[in-house]
Amino acid sequence: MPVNKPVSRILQYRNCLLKFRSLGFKKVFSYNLGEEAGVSPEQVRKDFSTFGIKGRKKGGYFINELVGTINELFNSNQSQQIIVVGMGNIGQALTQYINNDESYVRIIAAFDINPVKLRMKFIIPVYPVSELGEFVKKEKIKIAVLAVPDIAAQEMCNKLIESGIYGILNFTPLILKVPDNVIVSNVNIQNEIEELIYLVNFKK
Amino acid sequence: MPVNKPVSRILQYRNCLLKFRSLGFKKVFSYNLGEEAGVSPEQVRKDFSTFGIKGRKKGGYFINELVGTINELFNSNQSQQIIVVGMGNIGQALTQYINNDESYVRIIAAFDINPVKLRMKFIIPVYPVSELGEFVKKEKIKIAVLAVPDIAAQEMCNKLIESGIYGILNFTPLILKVPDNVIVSNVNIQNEIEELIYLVNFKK
DNA sequence: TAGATTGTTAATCGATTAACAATC
DNA sequence: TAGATTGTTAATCGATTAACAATC
Repeated sequence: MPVNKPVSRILQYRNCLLKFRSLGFKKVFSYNLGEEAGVSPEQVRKDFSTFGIKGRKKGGYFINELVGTINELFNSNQSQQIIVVGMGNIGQALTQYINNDESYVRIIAAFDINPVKLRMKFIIPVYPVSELGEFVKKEKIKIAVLAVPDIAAQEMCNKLIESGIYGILNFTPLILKVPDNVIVSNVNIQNEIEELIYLVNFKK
Repeated sequence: MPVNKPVSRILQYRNCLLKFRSLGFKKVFSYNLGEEAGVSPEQVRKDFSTFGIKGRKKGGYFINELVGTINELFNSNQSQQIIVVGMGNIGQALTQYINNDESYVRIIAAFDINPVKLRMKFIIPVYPVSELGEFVKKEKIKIAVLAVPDIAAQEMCNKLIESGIYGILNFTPLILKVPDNVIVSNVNIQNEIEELIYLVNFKK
């Protein structure tokens, strides 16, 4: 559920550019990127225009240059540190998943209310929720992954915001109530599957 | 990335209704649902209208009735069987996650090209990809979760479609090329996080 | 130069919101 | 009845697409 379409498409373009580069290409045209990203060439150019990205008339875009520009735009050169709250099934899986690949994003700590989790061994340290505020302030964390049980979602969300978090990747099925300056991105896999089932069975 | 907004909102409304019901409520008004789902009351009524769902003027909607209607609409009373392709980190995690809760959806089998995976013990049987077509036909599977390495994504996607799959929940970062009658829903957690980081750091 | 591609403005399309009649 | 809420039609808004001048 992309919060901002041009932003999410720019990230998609970067994925495509990396793929093109790995295939040995040096430059691309808007229709190459459009094809690969599943959008029209006009959309690609429009998005670039939105972000002030320039190509060369007739010459397309140099892949290296373009990737660099996007990385600068997203500050992707310096690694980004985030945390996860809730070390159940999803919390654990996401931590592995995100910290496993060669991305700029790192989950550097987890928080849980369950004392059992604190004693367990994970690939990142797990702290009690009571230490959340202090940690977020000290490490200047801005983004958190929320993977707690439904019943605790809104309460933990409030605690995150109190602690200084401004962006939440919400894996609970609830729509969180947050102030305007906080951004929430919802990932609801259950609903995605049910939607697919519906569309496949009942629509064209 | 919801493929169809009214559909995904209807599913969100159902989540909200279940929450209301668990709190002891018997009926709701469009503004209750809107508040809980994070949309306007007009949006709620419009969506209901799209799906032919009727309330009672001045009387709102009975929760039990409404949940029943939505379940019928989505065929959610009979359990839905799907498969997962790729039993790496995400594949395993998703399988646990989806099969763990009290949902209507079940992942009934996994497929992998890695012979090591075939010998491992999971909560569902794991078969070689060579048996995909036969299995899909025999069990009349329509939906698959794609969780293979990037490099294998498009190829495995093609194989799924050949085998008779019409809906794909795509966890790879690639945009898959599929015919018009196949529906793909993309879940790109990496991009979601980067988008959050961008929006938090650079926008309002 | 001719042809191809960019970047941007204008037109179109679709989705959301506002308005309001129906009615309980 | 008066007030509140639904259901739908019309108006608005925003996003996508089309068109095209600039230019390499």
